[in-house]
Amino acid sequence: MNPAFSELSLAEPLARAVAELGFSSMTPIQAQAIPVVLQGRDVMGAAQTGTGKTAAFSLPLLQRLLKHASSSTSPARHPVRALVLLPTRELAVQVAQQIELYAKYTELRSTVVFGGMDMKPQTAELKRGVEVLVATPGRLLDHIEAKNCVLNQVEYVVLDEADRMLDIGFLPDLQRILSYLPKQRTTLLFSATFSTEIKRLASSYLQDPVTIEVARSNATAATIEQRFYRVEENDKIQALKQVLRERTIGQAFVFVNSKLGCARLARSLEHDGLNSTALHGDKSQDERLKALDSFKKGEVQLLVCTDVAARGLDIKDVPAVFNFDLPFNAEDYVHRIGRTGRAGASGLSFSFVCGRDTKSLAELEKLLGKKVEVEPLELESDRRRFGGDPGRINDGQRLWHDPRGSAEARALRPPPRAARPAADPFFEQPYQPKLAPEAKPEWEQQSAKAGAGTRSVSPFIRTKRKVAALFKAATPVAAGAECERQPDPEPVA
DNA sequence: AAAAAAT
Repeated sequence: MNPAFSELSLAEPLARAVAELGFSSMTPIQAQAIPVVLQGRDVMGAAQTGTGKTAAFSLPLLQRLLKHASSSTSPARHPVRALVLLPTRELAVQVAQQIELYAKYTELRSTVVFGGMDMKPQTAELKRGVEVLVATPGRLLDHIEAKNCVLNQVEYVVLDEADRMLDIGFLPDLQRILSYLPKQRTTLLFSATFSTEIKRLASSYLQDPVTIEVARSNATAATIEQRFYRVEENDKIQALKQVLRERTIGQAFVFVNSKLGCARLARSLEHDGLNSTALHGDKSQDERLKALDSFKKGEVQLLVCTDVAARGLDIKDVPAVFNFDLPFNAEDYVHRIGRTGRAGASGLSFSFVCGRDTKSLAELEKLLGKKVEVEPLELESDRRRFGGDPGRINDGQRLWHDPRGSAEARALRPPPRAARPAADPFFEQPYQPKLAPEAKPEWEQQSAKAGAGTRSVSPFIRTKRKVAALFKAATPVAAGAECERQPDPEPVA
């Protein structure tokens, strides 16, 4: 049994908040990290998903801010003393909310800044003065450069999801932010996954760090049952619906690798009457927050999402995670399935493996350090075709449906393309064969010789286009004016 | 083969 929070001799306002939140005994990462952070040491902390890393750094951090008065000589009453950086906006919101709860009975102020929202309210909060600032990198840089906040008094920096913060996409922004901070400070890095390369890189940002590793890093929570199904790319939607029905899954995250795929899947599921919503980076921030909120409240059953939701999001009692696509990075798999099985609860994960996932699967096996058993998944439509029992009823729902749809639906469907009249005669024109290579005009052969990236367009057409562009910019086209159709550009070789 | 983070 781990020690209780009450043994920590936290300052009264913190202890009160902790008691009110019903925290009793610490998790392993909390038991190990909190005393070390209380000593003011740099920390690299690794622990499985859903084991309370946020509290593991927030509580001792707040305790230290309370115990050690600001060394500030600045006239500002509330200089930023602690900075917490996160890789997604939703995660920034979540961590800020948690910190606010812990700091509820203290005088310490905190706020969160992130992109996609109006700068003004954030600026007002910053100007009011905060000791703890939670942020995503891009927007924080905006605020720094607009002089909305001054970070030269920062005593503590936390990189949550540290391996992501240190990866190539974030590193330039991160380095710029760190360049605004005092060299003399405490740095805390936390994540469920640390590759050996990232560990090495990370240690260059730490001074005499204490490494805390609860279980092996990259380990998945033992309470999550992981299944892998061999599914054809085109059968994935059907497979998803089938598993949802057969296992009577309640809420679930459904991870898709691309934003477009995510939007499409969500639309398809909604069309089929499944209660789902999409969360990805092409949505407005309002929509993103709304989608997450409705999932949190349980109004939505399926959160169809990209890796924007892979890390850190703490939503209680989500029973299952689907990897509709197997992630490219094995680390992301660990984070994705970590959305379930949180705080010791049990969880289920289903991953669809198709032909092109061989490489991702091998990466995953390497990271998990074990062979992954991929089971075949018998689809109901096949069962029916091969003489199964198509008439079974489950919760009033048929277990299979005719892939061609109902008779009514078929009648409504447009006839095949060939039977339709041409929508636009232009597209029905006979195919024009391209010039044989030896017949190519001299200019084209030259531009091909000139090297890759040169578009095969004659100098004549190029000039003509420039003039046309200038002309278009200068003269509005009169209504009904006749325009000569410009030839299409040659396809790039 | 992607996503995320600034507009």
